[in-house]
Amino acid sequence: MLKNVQHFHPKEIFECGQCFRWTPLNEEKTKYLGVVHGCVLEVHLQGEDVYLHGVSKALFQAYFLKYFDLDRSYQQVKEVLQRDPLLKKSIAHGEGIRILQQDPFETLITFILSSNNLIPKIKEGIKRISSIYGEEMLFQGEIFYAFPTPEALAKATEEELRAMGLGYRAKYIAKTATLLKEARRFTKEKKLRPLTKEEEAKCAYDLAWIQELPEEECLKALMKFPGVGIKVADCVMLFSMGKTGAFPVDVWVKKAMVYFYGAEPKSLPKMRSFAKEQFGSLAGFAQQYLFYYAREEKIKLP
DNA sequence: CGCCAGGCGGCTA
DNA sequence: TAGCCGCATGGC
Repeated sequence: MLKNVQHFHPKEIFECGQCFRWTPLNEEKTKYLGVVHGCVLEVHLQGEDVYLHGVSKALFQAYFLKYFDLDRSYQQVKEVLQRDPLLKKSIAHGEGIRILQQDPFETLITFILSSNNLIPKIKEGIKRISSIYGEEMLFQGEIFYAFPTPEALAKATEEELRAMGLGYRAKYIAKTATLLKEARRFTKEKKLRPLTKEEEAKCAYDLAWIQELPEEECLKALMKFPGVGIKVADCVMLFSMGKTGAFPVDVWVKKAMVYFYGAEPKSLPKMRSFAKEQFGSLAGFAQQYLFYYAREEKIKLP
């Protein structure tokens, strides 16, 4: 149990577009079930307290503390962002939003799948991928499937993935999983023997290495994966690599930027650079508040 | 039927 | 570098 937790609402955390493996268990959406990090767990908000089921204290300390971003002062984040009067409404609407620190590989594959796709279909695709290539888990008598490792997913052919309804993204996912499998392999072997130039080049796809790069280089490195453009790279950086200055611009954020800031509707790159200038290292939080407001309120542009 | 969805890759000027 | 088009799929 986490006592007296502020800035934490399951509905807002899990419905603000950053994750796809949490499902509501009650009508009020205070209780969710999630598949994360090879675990199945429940999160339940009761009054001021948050209850986690299915996770030991040790695992909570070792992984979920960071996953739920519990070391961060959201009070402070909001105080700074609220200096922009145009953001106040969105922040008030999503008081309980937090940015999860998810697994980079899962986030990368998930957001490749997200391009020009629908949220229910993304969820279904991830579930299918996991049920074929992921490890089986038992939770309260029910079977769940963890998201696969790069090695497991690299076994999938483009045709197999296409047959799962992933569309033209199947090729990107198969290729990306293979790139990551090789990157991990050669990164390990590097400690044992000198690598050839070709092998060395493959290490540049290792996500653990990419994650440590400064934001601009990190973005460029991610965009080398097939099916990854600026939007997907921004999502991976923000939702799994702790790059809080990232500002993914999708259709909903675009609507919010036009609606609140009078942005030019067609220029996505300009919205992105404006927001990064305006919000700095807190741009990612601003993005989440704006996304959630726009989608919940179904903002329509004239 | 046409339109669209948390875009991207490829081509053109 | 900006602007356009095709792309798999399925719901409306």
